Parts: sequence; structure tokens; C-alpha cells
Amino acid sequence: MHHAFKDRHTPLYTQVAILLRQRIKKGVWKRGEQLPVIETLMSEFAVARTTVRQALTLLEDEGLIQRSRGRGTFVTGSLDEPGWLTLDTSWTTFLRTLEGNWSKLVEVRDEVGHLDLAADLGKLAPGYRLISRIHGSDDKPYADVSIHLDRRCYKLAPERFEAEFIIPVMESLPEIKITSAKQVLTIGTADFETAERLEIPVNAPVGMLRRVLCDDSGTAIYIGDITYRGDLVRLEMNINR
Amino acid sequence: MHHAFKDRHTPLYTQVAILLRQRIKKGVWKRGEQLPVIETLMSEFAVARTTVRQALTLLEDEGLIQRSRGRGTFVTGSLDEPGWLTLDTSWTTFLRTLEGNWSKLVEVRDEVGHLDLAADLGKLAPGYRLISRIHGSDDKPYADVSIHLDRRCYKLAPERFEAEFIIPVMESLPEIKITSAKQVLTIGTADFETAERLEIPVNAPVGMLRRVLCDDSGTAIYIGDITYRGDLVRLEMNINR
DNA sequence: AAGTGGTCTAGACCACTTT
DNA sequence: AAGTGGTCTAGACCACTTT
Repeated sequence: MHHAFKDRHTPLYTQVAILLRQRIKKGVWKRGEQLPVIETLMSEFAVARTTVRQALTLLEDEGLIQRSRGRGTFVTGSLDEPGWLTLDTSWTTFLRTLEGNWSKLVEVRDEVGHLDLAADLGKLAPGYRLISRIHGSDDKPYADVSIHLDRRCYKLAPERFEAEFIIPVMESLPEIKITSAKQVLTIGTADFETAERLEIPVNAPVGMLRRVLCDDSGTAIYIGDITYRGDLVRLEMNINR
Repeated sequence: MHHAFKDRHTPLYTQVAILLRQRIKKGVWKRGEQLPVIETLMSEFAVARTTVRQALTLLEDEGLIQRSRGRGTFVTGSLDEPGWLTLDTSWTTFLRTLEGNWSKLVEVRDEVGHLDLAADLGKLAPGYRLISRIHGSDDKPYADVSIHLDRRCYKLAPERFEAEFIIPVMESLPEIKITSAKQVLTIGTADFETAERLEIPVNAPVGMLRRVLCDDSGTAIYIGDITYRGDLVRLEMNINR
């Protein structure tokens, strides 16, 4: 038998993962419960073992399930989040985080000065558009954001880039293809300007994240410098063995 | 032809990864250079495509290489590190980090009070041994460490656990099997005691890491609360797409 | 002994980039 | 058109846990 998935553009394992994620969200398998064994999932979806395993790997990276040899696969996470801001190491959860948050434009201008970028993160584009914003949820600001966006990308949809979240806009434009996404988190304290924007005391602890997205040529088309309120950030990691 | 790897206990793809890692370290392929294509690696090592790819995935997670469809696989990282403390999301780099660092024992005692542990991180063991230490490199302390070690593990080699780094000792004991490793990083400020131990001002920004290792039964056999000097921590992440 | 996830093979074909 | 990494299959067998 051949599988019943129709979308021929997204990989099969991604589609299987989406389906499984929905079921966990709907409570078909609750936290602590065991998922059907691989053989069962294989025959239900009519796909090969590898494909099921690739899908499960995605969910495991998101912290949603945990697999253990000889015992089975269990739901360990839930899809509704607590009061913490969770920094993401997986793209799907990252995009989901943006939902329900607001952002306020602070400044937009062409970048003139020099921009420093570690060589292993990417090559600099010829010119950037600087977009500064405050991000918040409910009535509280949580991040002070400055994004350098490759001017060639910016010109594809200037109004949208100034009004919406940058990354979803990039994803929606077929001309833009993000091939690598890296970020580096360091810890510091709030200077006067940031403190005021985030409504925290000067010198309060903050998380400083540099996020760099590159296209296929290795050019850094998006360089984001994001300062988070220290009391709201939380980063979960699975250590892969 | 059959592959030439002799160790039948570690997975083939791990052995291939070790070999490739060594070559990058020796400079056989330098930063920016292209690795041989998959087909070549397959025939050189006499393994299947899947196996090569699994090995490359390990290196990619470590930030050592970058793959891009249609173009090839390139060395993007190096194996000697800068002055930053790099928090790890991969087990092999994590173990490598310990080399060359020192640690000083502060306190060892049985834990009596209650220990809080989020349910999704693991179940509590019946009793713990508390081991407190300062870790440093050169002459500077960089982390204030408190580890709760399952007393049953501790009893297997009490002297070693008090003298050496905990995790390598655990790895060396065949009775102990770590099946999951998770950590959560939050940001805060140094209290008086920590400030003194880390030789930083009170209220200086710090990274607070809770690391939990579980055995196959889901019991948290190691609960580490580690406070890092904020100015030394740096966390790199690849966002998987 | 039975159940369950992990490893591995050989080979086909696809998506994307470079020549 | 040729080169390169990604996806997918079908099936064998292994390592580990539970019954």
C-alpha cells in the first residue's frame, strides 16, 4: 500500500510529525502515556520505519516525547506553555512562539556604520536596513530587538517588513530562502536605554541573543540583536548522546 | 565489501564520526573546505549512505560542518575554542569541555531537605548526596556547582565522586546508565555567597543552569545546579529547520 | 520469550546547485 | 547535463527492557 499524504512538496516525515503533534495537542496521547510502537505507526501511515523515526526525532527535539529502547515512546511535554519565554532550538516551536505577541516599532533606517559579524556566522551583505522594535506579551515588554535586514530582501516588501514580524514575512516570500539559522546567547546587564524600554532597572540582568540567518550563498541576510529581560528567559536543551 | 571497524559495541556511525572529527582536527579538511561527497565516504568506509549521514549529523550538531543540498558539505567550525565558556548541547563536546579545568571541593553532605524537581525532568531518588564545588580554569573560578547525586550511585565509588569530575566517573561505572540528559538555563544575579565564591560583585549577572540526568527508569540520578559567571557564558545553537 | 526502539544495508529517486 | 545532499523503501538484525 502507498501512503495517503497528498502534499508532495513537504517531506513525508514532516507531514507525519505534524499529524502526531496535532494528536498530542488534542490529547489523544496525554503526558506520560505511551505512543503506539513504531511498527503500528508504520502500518497506520503506510510509511517506512525510517520515515516514522525521522518524524519522532522532530518531536523529540522539541521536547514533546522521549524514546527509550526496549521500553517505548512516551509523551513528556505539553503544547501549552507556562509564563516563561522559551528560547527555541527548533524552527517549528520558534515560529509558534510569535503567535499572540505584540511588537512596537521604535526606529527604521538604513545602516551606515560598520557591522561586526563573526566569520563563522556568515558573510556580510552589501547593505542593511535596520529595524528596531520592542516585543511584548500582554502589557509587558520582554525584548528589545534590533534587526539588520539585507536591503535586497527589505526592498521586496518594505511595508510588510515594517508592520509584521520579520521572519514570517521572510518565510512567505518565495525569493528568500533561509538555509541556515544560528544563534548565540550571552548574559549581560541592561544599559540605560534598554532598561527604559524593557521597564527594568539599569544593570538588571539580561539575555543577549544574536540570531543570524543565512541564505544559500552564506550571506547573512538577517542579523538580529535581541535583548531579553533576564527574569523572563529560559532555555531548555536536550543533550544529545 | 564489509567495513573495517572493529569495535562492535559503539555504533558504526559514531566510529565514522570520530574518524572524521579527527581528520578535521588534524587539518586534513580545513575551515571553509569541502568534505568528500557522500558516495566517496560511503565507499572509503564501506558503509551505507544512512550511516555516513548519521555520522555527518553528529558533526553538524556540534557546529563543525554545514551541509547544503546540491552544493556539498563544508567545514565551518574548528576544534580549538576561544576564551568563552561554551555551554553544550551535544554530549561529546560537553565531555571535552571538562579537560584542562580544575575544581575545588566546598562541601559534601547527605541531603536532608526537600528537593524541587519539575515533573517532566524526572522522578526523585530516595536519597541524595550533595556535593558542592567551585570550578575554574587557570586561576579564575567560573562556576559555583551543587550536585545532588543519587545516594545509590554515590556509594559505588564515594572517594572518586569526591575527588573527580562527577559525570566522567558516572560514565566509567558500568552499573550507571544515563539515558536522558536535559538542562535548563535561566538568568539571574549573584547572591552574597555565590558572588564571593566566583569573585564577582553581588548582583552581578549570572547564568543558572539546572542539569538533570536520568537513568532508564526515569529517576533523576544527577541534579546539578550550576551558577556561571555571566561574563563567561556563551551558548551557541543551531536552529534545526 | 516477547516487546520495543536503534542500527544498518542496498538501492531508487528527488530537489537543488553548479557546470 | 552533471554533481551533490535529502528523502524514502523494504527488510534484516541488534540491544535493551519487560513479561
